[in-house]
Amino acid sequence: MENEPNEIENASNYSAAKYRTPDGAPSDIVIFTITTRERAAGKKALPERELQVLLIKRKNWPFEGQWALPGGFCGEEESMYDCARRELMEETGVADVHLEYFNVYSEPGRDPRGWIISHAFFALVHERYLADREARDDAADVRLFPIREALEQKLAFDHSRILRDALDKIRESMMTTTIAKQFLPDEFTLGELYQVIRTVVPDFEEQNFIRKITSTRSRQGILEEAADERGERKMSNRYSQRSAQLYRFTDYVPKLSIYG
Amino acid sequence: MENEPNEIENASNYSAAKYRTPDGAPSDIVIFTITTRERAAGKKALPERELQVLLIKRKNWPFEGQWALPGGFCGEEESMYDCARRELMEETGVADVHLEYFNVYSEPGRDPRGWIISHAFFALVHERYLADREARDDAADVRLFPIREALEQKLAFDHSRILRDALDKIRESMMTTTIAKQFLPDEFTLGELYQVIRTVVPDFEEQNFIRKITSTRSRQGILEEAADERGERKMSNRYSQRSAQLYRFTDYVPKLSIYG
DNA sequence: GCAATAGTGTCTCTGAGACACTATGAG
DNA sequence: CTCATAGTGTCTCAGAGACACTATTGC
Repeated sequence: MENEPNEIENASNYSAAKYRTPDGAPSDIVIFTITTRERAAGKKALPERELQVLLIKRKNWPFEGQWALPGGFCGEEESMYDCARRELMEETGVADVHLEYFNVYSEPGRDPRGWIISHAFFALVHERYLADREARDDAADVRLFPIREALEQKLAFDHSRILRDALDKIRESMMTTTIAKQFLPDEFTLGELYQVIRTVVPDFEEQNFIRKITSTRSRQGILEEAADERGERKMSNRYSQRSAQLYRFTDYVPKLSIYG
Repeated sequence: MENEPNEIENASNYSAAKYRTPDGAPSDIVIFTITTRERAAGKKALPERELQVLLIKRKNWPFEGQWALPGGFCGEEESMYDCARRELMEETGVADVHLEYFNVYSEPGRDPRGWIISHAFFALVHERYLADREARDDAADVRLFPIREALEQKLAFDHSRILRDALDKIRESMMTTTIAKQFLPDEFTLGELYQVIRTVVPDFEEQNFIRKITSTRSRQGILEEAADERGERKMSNRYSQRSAQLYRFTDYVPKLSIYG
């Protein structure tokens, strides 16, 4: 119950303007992608992967010239999620990617322009969607930064804090949900999956990764072997001489518990 | 980067008032508690527990007379979290309880008073903190509802949706974090813990709960046996003739993973 | 004895964890 | 032959899952 306007009794005499109201409610979006780079032309080896984040160089006051997260003000006719999706479309030209709200930033003084409450989302975008953009745009104003570089910079507003929080969040999600699929083709080898997980969560080390993922009944549910129309198991030798089983994610959502 | 005010170049000519701005940014709080009721005076048995949520009957337009979540408008000089904490204090008189932000609600038209973006928190409050209040207040205006009853009602605004989301969220948190401790004394028996979990997540059934919690090395870390100054293990026979080992939560935060 | 909670005994089967070993096939 | 990836063999130990059984003690 919003209870400050206590004296108000009906619509006719209600006016929100009696109170100080926010000067804006933007959304800011931490756009993550994983870039891949072949290690040698024609060589069969897994590519090098790197987690990157998209930043924009500000043109205007405040923080003019500094790098910032993409975002923009929400309009009255849209929800915050719609706003984020619109901004994402404007910045990257992509729709239908994983876009998730994770926190609100409202510390007094966080924005010199006034009382501005920012709603932070993260987006997980496959690099194929960003390839066009890179060529199209002036690389001086919009570009991908390796996550380490982005963290070391002083970003505009409280965006360094937001980026840090977003990173913590996707690391947790990478281990507890199937968001890895956002960075993979529909069908992939277990080597690729392991590499994607490690790109986001470097601490994750599992010597017996293949053994566990293929043998554990409880974990098995999230993956299934890819097969062609005749039921033959599909293999790939793109990254190795010995061909590897291809897998795909199922729709199964595992339920985790600390109590067994 | 908030990029709509493109023409603006510095502080002196900047004015957020050029744009339509929100009419308010409140926080709404879903206050959960678990009530306990002894089954018979003097009888040694676990109490009956029930998950409850605190609602407030609205006095003013809009939704006058309907039940709603407690909450209130955020001021310019406070963060959204500060606002929620303040409102919680005003409604329940308690500080230092678990208070967690979980989502923003911004669908156009969600509030007849205008463009109002609500920030939803949930609070987990031990019933001992609410005991005074129940006696003090006019029970007609503020009261606890069993969760089932609250869900069946049509609440003000989109509060039914918010409540539903909050419930999903604490069910997930109950299984994946140690929030159960918010509803328990510092030292408790495993029977009590099991009962609290089941009160929030009725689907949780674990015949061998004690066996698993005491034997699994990986789960063991979250609990430790209570002991007195001399190192003797502390027991309780409050709920049974045979006395039971008391446990407490440790500070250990388990890391969950779907990949092993 | 009964009631209500708090455990333990005993079984089988599966998985975790370690680490060396084999498999593939182009260059 | 090598290299890089993709597995398998084999071992031990721990835990899961089931369910009957014992333990405690006021009434």
